[in-house]
Amino acid sequence: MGDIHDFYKFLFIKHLASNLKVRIGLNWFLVDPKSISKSEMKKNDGEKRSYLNNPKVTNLDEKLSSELSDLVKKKNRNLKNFTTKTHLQKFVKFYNEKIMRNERKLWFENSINFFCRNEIIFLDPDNGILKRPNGRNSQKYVLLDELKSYQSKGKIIIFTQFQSYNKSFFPYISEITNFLKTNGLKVKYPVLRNRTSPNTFYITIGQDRVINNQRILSIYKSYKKKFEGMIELITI
DNA sequence: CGGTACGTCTCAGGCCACAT
DNA sequence: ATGTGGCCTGAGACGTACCG
Repeated sequence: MGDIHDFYKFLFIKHLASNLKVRIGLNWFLVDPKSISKSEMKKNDGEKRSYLNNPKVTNLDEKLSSELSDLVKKKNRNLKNFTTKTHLQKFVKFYNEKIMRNERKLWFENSINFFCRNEIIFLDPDNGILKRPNGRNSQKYVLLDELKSYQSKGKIIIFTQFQSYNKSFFPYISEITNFLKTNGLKVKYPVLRNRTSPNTFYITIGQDRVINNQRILSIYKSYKKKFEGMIELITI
């Protein structure tokens, strides 16, 4: 953890949380690499850290940068330690439970209880939404049923999606949002595009609360404005 | 796909020695 | 004093490899 995508993610959550004056729930879909495959263990995730030497990036948020810089040392990469000490505590409620292969349902139910007081939940599955259910490697995806379940509990859900490696972003994102809509999910916000490499997208599943929605929309717009060039809003 | 990292190339500017 | 050519330097353009 602590790579460029985490930086972007926290930047966004912090902006949203501080403008709304709420804490946002973060479910990071922690997976034990051992439980997937041997090749998974060798992948050495999260080593894209050279951004920490780039003042253009780090100047965007000094505090965040310096905290993430501490994680360059591997021995400091202790999740519980990080989440209890970080200044992000004020903005984020961290759900640090790992997904165990046979206990996904339980893990998910626990997350609902854990976030009972948080209206907004940010989901960070490695691979985005799983469009073909019952695939072998669902651990790294968010499942349609989970989104539905959060939505029915009145939550606003924001989840991450990586770019496609062979389609350009607009048709790709349209496809995904259509898929969500046809499955009864309310996609009524623009999709946030983070122009890192690879691009990541934040897709929001909303509710029908009009006043709240307008507020959030205007925060999205101010976010884009604040980080001009790095962030785009895609309206489908 | 859409970005980063990194090497190579080009060209303008600064500097200076030297000639006019 | 003023002009000329040589040389170094650094910013920016460009190409390639690489990555999730």
